[in-house]
Amino acid sequence: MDTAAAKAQSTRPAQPLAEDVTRALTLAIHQHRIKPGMKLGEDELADIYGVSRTVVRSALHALAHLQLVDIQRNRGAFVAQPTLRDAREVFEARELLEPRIARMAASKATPDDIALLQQHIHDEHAALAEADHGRALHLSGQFHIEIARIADQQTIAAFVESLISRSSLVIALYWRRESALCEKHAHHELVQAIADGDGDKAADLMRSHLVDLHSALDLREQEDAPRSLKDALL
Amino acid sequence: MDTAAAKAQSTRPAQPLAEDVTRALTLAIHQHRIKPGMKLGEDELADIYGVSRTVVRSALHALAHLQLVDIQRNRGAFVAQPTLRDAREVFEARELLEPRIARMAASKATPDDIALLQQHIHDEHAALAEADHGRALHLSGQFHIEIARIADQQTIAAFVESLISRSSLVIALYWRRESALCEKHAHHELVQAIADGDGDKAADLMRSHLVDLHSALDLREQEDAPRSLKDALL
DNA sequence: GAGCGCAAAACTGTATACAACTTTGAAAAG
DNA sequence: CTTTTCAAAGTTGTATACAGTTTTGCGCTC
Repeated sequence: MDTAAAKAQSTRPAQPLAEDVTRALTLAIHQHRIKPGMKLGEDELADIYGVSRTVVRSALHALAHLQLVDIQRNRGAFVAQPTLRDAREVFEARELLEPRIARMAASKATPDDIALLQQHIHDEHAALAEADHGRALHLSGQFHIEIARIADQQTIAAFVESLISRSSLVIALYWRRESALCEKHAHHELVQAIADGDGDKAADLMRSHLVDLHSALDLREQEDAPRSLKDALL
Repeated sequence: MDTAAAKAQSTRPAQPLAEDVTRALTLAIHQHRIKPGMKLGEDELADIYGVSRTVVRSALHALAHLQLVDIQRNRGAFVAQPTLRDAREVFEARELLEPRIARMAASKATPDDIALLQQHIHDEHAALAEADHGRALHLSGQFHIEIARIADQQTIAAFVESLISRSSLVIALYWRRESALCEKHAHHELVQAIADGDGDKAADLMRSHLVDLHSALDLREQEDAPRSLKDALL
């Protein structure tokens, strides 16, 4: 039933391992199939994926380091709930890093890279057409990660990947329903600038794209998603 | 015999655990007590710290995520050996992030913060006076981390912390003996700018400090530390 | 004597077992 | 009826045991 479990049991006898669980959980979080605050019990996950708790623990710790889950000692693992402050910091950091990454990508992109980006956009539109918002959101993030890969700056790219993962949680918590989903043109224009090798334009487009995303969040104080029940009911 | 083992057995019966091993190993790497490329056997570390391999594995995976160690499947864990490219990227990223952090720190630092920074500088000089270069290097990194903490930007601060950790490995591999150790005035001037609330000056000083560090490395092609023996002997 | 191959040793990856802590529910005291 | 205490159940933290892979070293062949 589950993709990772099926893959582990069918196509590949038993070799790969724990990072499959990490990927499966990451994908589920990115696609909002499991929501912030949800408890991730070790036994439960071990049963679901058909592995031992050892493997699950390894995966959960990996996700904790990416700040996708929050592990509390002797309490367990929960899908992370970024605070308002976290949300602001994540987007501030993205606005600092990603325009520079876009500029670098514009100077290094090959025709194959451009084709890959366009394929991403196509897949994203297809997912939206099927109203599969979870998948569309995930692909949208992957688009940004792909640009970081093209920029060929592994170190900064790793940071960007971490930020985009957390952005998924931020969007799950603070997205304004009133605002439309990402305007579809933004990514397309960005690819065009990168294809043209216009670094300045790519950086500007990336910056404004992120500002648009940022402003589509509701980051006012006192949200409807209190950090803990204590905060809400005291 | 070992600090962590002694601590676990004496002051605290048995509670905290695994992240103590992580800290002990991190410190040892920062202080160049264990060098890039060194094998970190699980059984060996388990014996040294008096814990089980489970705990050691958890610590090694945590360090792997910080890119301080390199884990190869079925081969084991080794202290990471950043490539020339990694070294360049780490310092480029620091030159991007830290000046901004310094500017923020200048606008938020309290008198207590300033005192703490001055204490750090004092400890660093003391370590240098004792010719304890490992400890001096570690404290020098902690100084930068402390500034990130003062800037009160957790997200970027976490990135900076990761970069500084890796810088320690870069320095171990690529430091030019000819160049003097960090000029002692750099940190002091920086603290003064932060104390004065002069963000522009703090950012400039941080930038030039990092450029100095960067230029004290020997990042020419073909180093004396080949990535693998194959590369060296073929 | 040099080179190939196989087997044993060593180590890592995974699973299971046990211990410690947290939570929860009920029973007893006020 | 409310509150407190305590015990049992459930969950996580750690240790140990087993399986699979890599490495090493000896012996055999040429």
